[in-house]
This record gives sequence, structure tokens and C-alpha cells, in this order.
Amino acid sequence: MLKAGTAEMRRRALIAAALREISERGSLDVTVAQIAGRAGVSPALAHHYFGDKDGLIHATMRHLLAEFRAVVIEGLRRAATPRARIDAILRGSFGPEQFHRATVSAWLTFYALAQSSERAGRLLRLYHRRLHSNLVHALKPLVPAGEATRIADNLGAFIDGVYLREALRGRLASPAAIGAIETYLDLELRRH
Amino acid sequence: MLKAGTAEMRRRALIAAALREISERGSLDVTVAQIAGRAGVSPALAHHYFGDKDGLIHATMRHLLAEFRAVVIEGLRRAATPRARIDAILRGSFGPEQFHRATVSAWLTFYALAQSSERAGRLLRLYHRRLHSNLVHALKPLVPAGEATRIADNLGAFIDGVYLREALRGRLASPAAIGAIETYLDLELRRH
DNA sequence: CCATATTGATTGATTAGTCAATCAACGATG
DNA sequence: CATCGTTGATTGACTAATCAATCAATATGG
Repeated sequence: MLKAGTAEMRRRALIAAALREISERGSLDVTVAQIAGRAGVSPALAHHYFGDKDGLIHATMRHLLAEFRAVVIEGLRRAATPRARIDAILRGSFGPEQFHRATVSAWLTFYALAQSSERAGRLLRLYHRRLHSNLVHALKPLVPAGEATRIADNLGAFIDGVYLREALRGRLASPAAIGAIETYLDLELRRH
Repeated sequence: MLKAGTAEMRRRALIAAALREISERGSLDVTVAQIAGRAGVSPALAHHYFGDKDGLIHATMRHLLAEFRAVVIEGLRRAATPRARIDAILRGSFGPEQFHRATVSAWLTFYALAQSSERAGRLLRLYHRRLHSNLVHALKPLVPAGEATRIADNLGAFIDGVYLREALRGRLASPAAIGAIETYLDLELRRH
């Protein structure tokens, strides 16, 4: 009525509201009306900006991925050695931001969604590719040729597995979580 | 109409139908009517036997867990050495049964569900406890005291992480998947 | 004839998505 | 500078569809 936000503002507000709503319900099973209500606008406006519900959910996922990516990139920028690069990736994966209730809910449901939604699947593969490529890049100077991709695959799976378990506990990741992965990495590096 | 099945028969048939339906849709988002229709009965009958939809879904989950457990127990029974016990657990976790479309859908959604449903969460924790306990038992003779639980934790997370990635590829687990975990185990064992 | 299986019909609630109408901002035009 | 028109934001009211759950009625077998 009185105030008209810009398109970008409203999109951001709706995505933030979606996250808050997801956080509260603990699942992606939220209605457009709930999200819109929380953002202080009508449900129709959400459709105006995102086309349909899937568009809004998808945009929320992309927001989370972008946030994660930004944290990792910033960490990598500061890393001086290959080993520090790996640590940066680990710190990004297990930082407190990744354990907010909404983030956890979104990630877990995201995995489930990836099977039935082509769109979600593509986004998830993108995350996997990026993680893999970052790890390979950091590993290349540390291990013989050919080993980097194998170890990166294992690290990726290990990270996801540990995240899964930590996330399900509903608290921030314990330091032991990162420690376990680093111990594995040390074992691999010591072989060469 | 004409024939009346026993309660147990009907329950089994409905659970089987639920799995087939989940398999086709790739998610737990199936309606009672779809499941009942596939089982050749009316939706009302599903409510008669399972109380509500949640009851039916939960029973389906329990069925999958029981199936998994049976495979592992059978494998453990045949295992002569501690190392063979671990291999049996791995073969159970990555056997072809675990990669049917319906099983994968159920597991992934199950993880997501565990956050918002107390019932699902309890079931998932039960799976975790059993896996952990089996692994610890197999590891005890192989490593110094105190190490068994740490390594079991890591193996559990690694298994889940690898399963996640293999499952998302939509095929049976590659032999390399089990191989990666065994390599990690070898590294840990060689330390002692 | 009793218990249980089974269903058809129905309801009540929820929800995504649509649409026409209103409102505010802003620039162009005479 | 006043006016008008265009554009985009915004909403309320509505629709159409879906679905879980209920229940009374019927069938069946022991």
C-alpha cells in the first residue's frame, strides 16, 4: 500500500522469511502463506516475485549455497599453504552458520528433494563439483598425481557423513568432528 | 469384498505397496489413496490397519530397518574373524537391496524427517546405535582400548557419507565405494 | 449371530495459484 | 508546472484441487 519495496529488497525479505519459517517447522514443508505472512506481505506477492512455490524454495537453496561458498572462498583467500586450504574448507563446512536449524533442515530436505526434482539435483551436483574441485586443488601439491582425486572423493564423502551426524544432534559441530577428518587426511598424507 | 485377508497379510501388502509407490515418485510424498490403490484396497482400509498416514509411513521405515538388520546379522553370523565382521557390515550397508529406488528415497527423506518427527528421530538413532555397537564389537580385538569407539564413530560417518553420494548417483554402489572405506580402516589398523 | 474385514461416500481442512482492481512513483508532454 | 499515462508493486477475494480422516453400512467367515 503505502510502501513499495524494490524487487531485490522483497526477494531478500521473502527468502529470509522462508528460512525463518523453515527453521521453526524443521522442514521444507512450509506454506507460501506462512512465509509471506512472516515477511509481512500477501501470499500473492510471493508468486509475483518467484513464479511459484518451487521457485521460492529453489531461490532459498541457492541463497544457502551462495552463503556457504562465500565463507569458503574467504577462507581460501587467507590460506597460505595447501594444508591451510584444506583446513579452510573444513572450517567452512563445519562453521556455526552451517548448523542453524533452518540450514540443517534445508540441507537434509535438499538431499531428499534431489531425487525427485531435477532442479534440486542440479544444484546439489554443483555443490559436489565445487567441493571436489577445491579439495583436488589443495591436494595436488601434497600427494602423487592421481591420488588427489581419490582422496578428494573420500574427503567429500567423509565431510558429508560427519555433517549429517553432527547436524542430527542439533548442536554445533564438536571440535572432534573436524579432528576426525584431519586425522584421516594425515594418515593419507603420511603414506606418501 | 469376497476375500478377507488376515491382518498380517494386509499390513504386509500395504507396506509393499507403499514402497512401490515411494519408488515411483522418488519421495515420501505419496498419498494414502495411491498406496491403497496399488495394494488393491480402499484408502479406508489403510487407516483401519495403521491408524493414520504417519503410522503407515513409520511401519514402512521399520520394515526397511528390519530388512537391513537381517542382512547384517546373517553376514555377521558367517563371519569368522573380527575383520570379516567389519566386511559383513560394509557389505550389508552397500548391498544392492540398499540401492533400490524406494529404499534410497525412504532413507533420504527419513533423515530429513528425523528433525521434525520425534518418532522418525528415535528410529534413526536406533539405527545409529546398532551400527555403532556392531562396529565397536568387531573392532575391539583389533585396536587398543579406547580406540574402538573413535574408529567406529568415524566408520559410521564415513559409511553414511559414502552411501549418500552413491545413492544420489542412482546406481548400485561401485566397488570403489566399499574399497575407500576399507582403505581407511587399513590405515587406522596399521597405526597399531 | 458375532466379530472383523471392507468399502463408498463424504467432510473438513489446507493450499497453490489466479485475477482483477488499487495504489504509488515517475517521467513525459503540452 | 499541472496533468496524464505507464509501469510495477500489492492485495483481497476467489478457485480448483488435493487429501487425510471418519463413519455408517455391508459382507464374510467361523
